[in-house]
Amino acid sequence: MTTKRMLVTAALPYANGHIHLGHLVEYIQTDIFVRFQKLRGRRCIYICADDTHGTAIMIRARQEGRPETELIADMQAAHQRDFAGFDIAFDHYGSTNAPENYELCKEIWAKLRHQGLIREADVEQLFDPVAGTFLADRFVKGTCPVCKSPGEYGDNCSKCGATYSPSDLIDPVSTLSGATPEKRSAQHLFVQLEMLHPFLDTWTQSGNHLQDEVANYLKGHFLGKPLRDWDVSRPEPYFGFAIPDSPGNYWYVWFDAPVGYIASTHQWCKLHSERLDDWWRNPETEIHHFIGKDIAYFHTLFWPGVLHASGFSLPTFVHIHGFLTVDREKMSKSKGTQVSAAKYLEHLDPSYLRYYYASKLGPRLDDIDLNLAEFAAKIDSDLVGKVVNLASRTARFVESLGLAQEYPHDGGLFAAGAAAGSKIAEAYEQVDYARAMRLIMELADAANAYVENTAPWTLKKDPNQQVRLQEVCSVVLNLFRQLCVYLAPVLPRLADGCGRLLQSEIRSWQDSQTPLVGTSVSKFEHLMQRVDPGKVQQMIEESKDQTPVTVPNATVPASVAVAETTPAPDEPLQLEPLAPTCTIDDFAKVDLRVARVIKAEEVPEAKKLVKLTVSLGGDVTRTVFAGIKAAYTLQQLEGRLVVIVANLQPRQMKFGLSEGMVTAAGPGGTEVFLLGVDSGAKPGQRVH
RNA sequence: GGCGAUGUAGCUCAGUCGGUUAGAGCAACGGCUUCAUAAGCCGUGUGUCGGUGGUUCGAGUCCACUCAUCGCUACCA
Repeated sequence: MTTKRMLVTAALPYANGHIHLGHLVEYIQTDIFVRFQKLRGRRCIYICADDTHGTAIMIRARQEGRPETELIADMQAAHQRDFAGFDIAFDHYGSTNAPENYELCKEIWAKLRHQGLIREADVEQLFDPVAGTFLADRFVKGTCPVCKSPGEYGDNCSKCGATYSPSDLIDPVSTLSGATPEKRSAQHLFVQLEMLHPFLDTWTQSGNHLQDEVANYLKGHFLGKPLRDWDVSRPEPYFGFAIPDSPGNYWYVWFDAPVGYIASTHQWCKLHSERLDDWWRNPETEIHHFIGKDIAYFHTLFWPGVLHASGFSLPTFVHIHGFLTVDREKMSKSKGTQVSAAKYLEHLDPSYLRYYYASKLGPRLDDIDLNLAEFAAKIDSDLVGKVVNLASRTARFVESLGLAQEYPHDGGLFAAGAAAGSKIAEAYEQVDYARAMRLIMELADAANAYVENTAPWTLKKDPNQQVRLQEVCSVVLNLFRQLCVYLAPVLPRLADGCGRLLQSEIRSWQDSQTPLVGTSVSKFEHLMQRVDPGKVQQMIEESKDQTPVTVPNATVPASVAVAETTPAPDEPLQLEPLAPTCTIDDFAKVDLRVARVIKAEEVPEAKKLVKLTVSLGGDVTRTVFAGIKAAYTLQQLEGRLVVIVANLQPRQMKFGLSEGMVTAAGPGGTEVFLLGVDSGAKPGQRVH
């Protein structure tokens, strides 16, 4: 049973950064899905837009000294250029900062109000008096209130994992201005998601709208208890839409972003004389969202809740994919593996990446790995060596003859390939592109074996075999064309090239079911080049440290900015910027003492902690818990001198009272480096 | 810390409802071929299916525990 219409979206890229290879997993995956549906004759549109609102955009525009609208316009142009370069063919690409979006937000908001889903409450939040804005978690840094690790963000601690609110941080600092934030209270508006709980239970757990593991995740983690209210407003200043019935408040970017799916569709409708209701309020329309697993919560709970409450259609399916790693590691700017779309296109053919991703993408949430060696090998072997080679080794023989008038006997090869079409289509339909590619390559193998067995190069030499030569080449070129049809959703350029070669455009999946006869054959030209490993290398090299992380704005004391060269983004100074200037008196408040570790004990239940008993000389001892379990053995610790913060307020921890802090450098985990003192120092001596 | 996953050949991955001797591609090795972009064809696999224990006539598959790896973590569980 197929519906009349199909609406497909990919997540809206945020206007604060450029598209990179990680983003492209999603846009390519979605594009393949849409192209497949269209090839199959479905009425299908691919809708996307730039996500433009929020504090980050406001701050960045301020730093760049220009209006937000200018910033987001530039970024949108860049995004659309990148997508076009990868043959990602949106039917419409809009922006969340559009009048259509504002109107829809108002409409949805009114419905939520009307149903009593909105409540108001005061929220105490940190406010940056210099930048004049409230501070989101990520814009506050300070010392973790639990483990006392410095330089942690306002939401949770990367060292001990504790979660807290920004106002719990010790000595919080605004990363925008370096100022000390103050607490301010402001009215916020909340969606009472719990009221939609019964609906969400049903929608997520039945009807097959989600991958199983996603449904399980939601059930196990969110749906087993009351759903939290969702804070959907932000006080001014904010770059976004003002909430009509709540002066001084704006919709949080995450409120209006998904509405952008509808708004962008609306824009498309206006351009094509279509009715929005046919696409968003009609059971004859399927809606498919493609997203990454990081934003699963919004698309599987909040968004369906909002759609339900405001009378729009619910997604037929939310397809969630994993992340991209490069050579098994998280993309890294310093290693050059965070490659921008634009940089890739300077060096390599977009078809390579489309095919490589297709060959790795399955229907599940697994992360996919871009293995650079495999990347080249796969393209060379599958596409150049197997598929394109079919044309390459036969087309020249029939340039003057064209294809046979009648499709010759081929031992059932074409028919078998045609029959495989339904399995391939099924794999595409299930977003199991990896399986589809495997099935297609099996056909390519069979076709190459046919070339081997019929040996057209031998036939060519025998004047009596010219008819047979034409027959054999007609078979091979038809098998090649069949493969191109199956690959067309992934490789539109190859399909076009095939159309030019055989002088018959590939328009439909059905083209795979009937052989082509009697057409002439164009002069053969290479349809795809082998991967030049040098270019891959060059792309990686040029991606290293391309964009230094934006340094906090100009209100940072000048002394901070004296470094001659900007440190690489992964370098320590960049990861943890210098704290604001403190006075000698400030420093004197911290009493650092030399201490000797007299006992180091295992804390079996603790993952990171070691219990240390340290001597400050004489019989003064302190018990200190230190998060260095992964970096030091007990033997290494016992007897050595360390530097401790001796006047730190004692902290009750899970395993006992910690009466100080051992000083160390490094990011944590196994990379912790205790401070030592040169020999001669005595326990109890103060560090000045 | 919480949660979600993953672990099968050198690499990337299939493996349905538990059912013979666990598969494919790539890589490697041997042979053939020379039309083709150093492409193609044929052949070659002694894998503690991460580990331990359990259920079963039978476990890669189900259960428990465990180790390792990865990811997510909202104004936050």
